[in-house]
Amino acid sequence: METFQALLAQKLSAALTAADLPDAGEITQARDPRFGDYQTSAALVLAKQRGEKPRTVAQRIIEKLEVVDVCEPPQIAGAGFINFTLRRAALEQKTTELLRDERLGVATTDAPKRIVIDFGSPNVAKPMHVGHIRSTVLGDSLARIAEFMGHNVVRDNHIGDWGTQFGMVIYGWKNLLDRAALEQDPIAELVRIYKGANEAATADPAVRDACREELVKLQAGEAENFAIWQQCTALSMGEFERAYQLLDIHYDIQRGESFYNDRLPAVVERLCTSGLAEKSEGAVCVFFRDIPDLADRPCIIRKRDGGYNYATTDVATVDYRIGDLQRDTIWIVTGAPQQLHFRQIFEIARREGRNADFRHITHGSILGEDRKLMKTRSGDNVALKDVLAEAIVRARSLIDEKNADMPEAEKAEIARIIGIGAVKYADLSQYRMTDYVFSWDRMLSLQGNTAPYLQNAYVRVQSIFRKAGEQITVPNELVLADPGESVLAKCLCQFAEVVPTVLNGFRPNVLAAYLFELANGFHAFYEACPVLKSDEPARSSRLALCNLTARVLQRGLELLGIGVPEKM
RNA sequence: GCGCCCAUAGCUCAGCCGGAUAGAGCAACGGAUUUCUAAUCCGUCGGUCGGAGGUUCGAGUCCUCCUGGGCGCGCCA
Repeated sequence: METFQALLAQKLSAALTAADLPDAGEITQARDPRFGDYQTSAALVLAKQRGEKPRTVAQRIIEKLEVVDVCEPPQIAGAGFINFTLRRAALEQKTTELLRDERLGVATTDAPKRIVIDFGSPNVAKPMHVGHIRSTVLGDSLARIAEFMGHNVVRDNHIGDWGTQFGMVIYGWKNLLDRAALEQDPIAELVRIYKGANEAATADPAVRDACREELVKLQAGEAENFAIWQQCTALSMGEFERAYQLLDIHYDIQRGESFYNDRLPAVVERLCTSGLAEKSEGAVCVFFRDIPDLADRPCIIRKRDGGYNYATTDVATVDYRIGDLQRDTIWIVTGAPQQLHFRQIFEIARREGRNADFRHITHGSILGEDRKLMKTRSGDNVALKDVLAEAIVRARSLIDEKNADMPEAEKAEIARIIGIGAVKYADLSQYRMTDYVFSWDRMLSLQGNTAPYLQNAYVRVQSIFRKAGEQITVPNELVLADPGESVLAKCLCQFAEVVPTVLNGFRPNVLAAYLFELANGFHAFYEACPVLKSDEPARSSRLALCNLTARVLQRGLELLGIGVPEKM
């Protein structure tokens, strides 16, 4: 099935050829109803290229446009725009097709990629905090969308399970550990001993040396320290898993940093042999002297003390993803501060002749009401599990307020769907680079661009179907007589145009904005067009529109990783 | 010092390749409801798009400079 946009683009292209003009311009959705449904500025572009008058060029194009089966005669407007207004019959037909299409009109890509998406990446022995929401939720959504588009996707959790912090953790484990506390809340106890060791090391050089010694032993594979490390990792993974379950996040593989340990020496050796890396001040570095703004920013791949760092690991990770996983596309979803690092890593890969498509997908931060990085009053990171728990509690109290007689188990499940959905949507509905202010009241509001608002639109549809009973038949053809119907139908047809564009700039917020608009359109339709009380053929058509609306909302929210309740 | 990101309505934010008179939501104000769940809808008010130049038919969008914020820059990740 083709979208109107694609259809008109083909027809425009054909018209340009027929008019002996080069292919130019695109079809876009009209941004204002006065300009019809679709528009193109092709004539403006061509007029500029050829030094002709835009409206004259537009006239030449229009004469060759064969769109009578899709839209009303195209209009020239403004400086030389060509506007298209869909014919009702075409809209009715397309909407009917949509009704029978599992994919709601969304085409699969004709250039499937083998993608690995690296997102989330929590650290062992540290609690997950609000800061992990962005990468986790964004990466998950991009994975869902890429998969839906027909790409082959591997979701990889690049866990921070190796590094210098383990010197302190192990020192703390041996000297400060409270077993009872560890049983009670493992991560809290790990954090406590880490902090304790850190403070001690800062105050006492002997402790600092001891921590370093523990690290060296761990890295050398010494049995006791290795066992401690394994326990820490296992405890942390348990905690991560609980969060992922709540969030409905799934990984295909979880290759932590430690996975790459035994590959690191070979990486350095290879880079030295090929001449890409060289010794400098005792360390082994890769220089980028031919790139002006990287000229004085070498990438260290082996420290002076012979140890490896995260740059080494990341080079090995690229090797693994391209070599072992056979990926041609690598998406890394992390915060913006790591841009320089990944630029260097990708540049090294290019210099080694790797021709995968590397993307560092960055994002901004979550801020508190004070517009600074979100922290607790004591200045600590806000624990993710606390945020999720509070989201559910707050959603629950809304349900209690609005729907008190609902059974207990149902309330609990709906509270989870709404609470978690609200947190995710607050994140995804914003452009990923924007730092946004975390606000419970705003994200759980039933008004405005929020998950509950969208979920509520879905619930209203379901309510109609429950009331209607089971005698619902899918009509063979729709009748869209009321403006409320056609506006909604047009919006439904645009789902297939919007979804593919999300991956352009990795912007789930574009999908969120679309779903909001759809919910708006539905609510307007709902007000203006009675469904069950209307006569045929309107009744069937309206039921069909309701069905499509629910399916698009459900699918769209699912692509954002958000669920829908049947009641709320 | 160098580099990256950000600055749009009172508040929170959209605005992908430059396209028509810059859009939402919240807040404020005014309407609609004995409902297919008003957890909603309709309307009004509100902007020198941080500043100054430039590129062109056209700039919130691209270029240069400036201001103000965030972040990063050799042995943490």
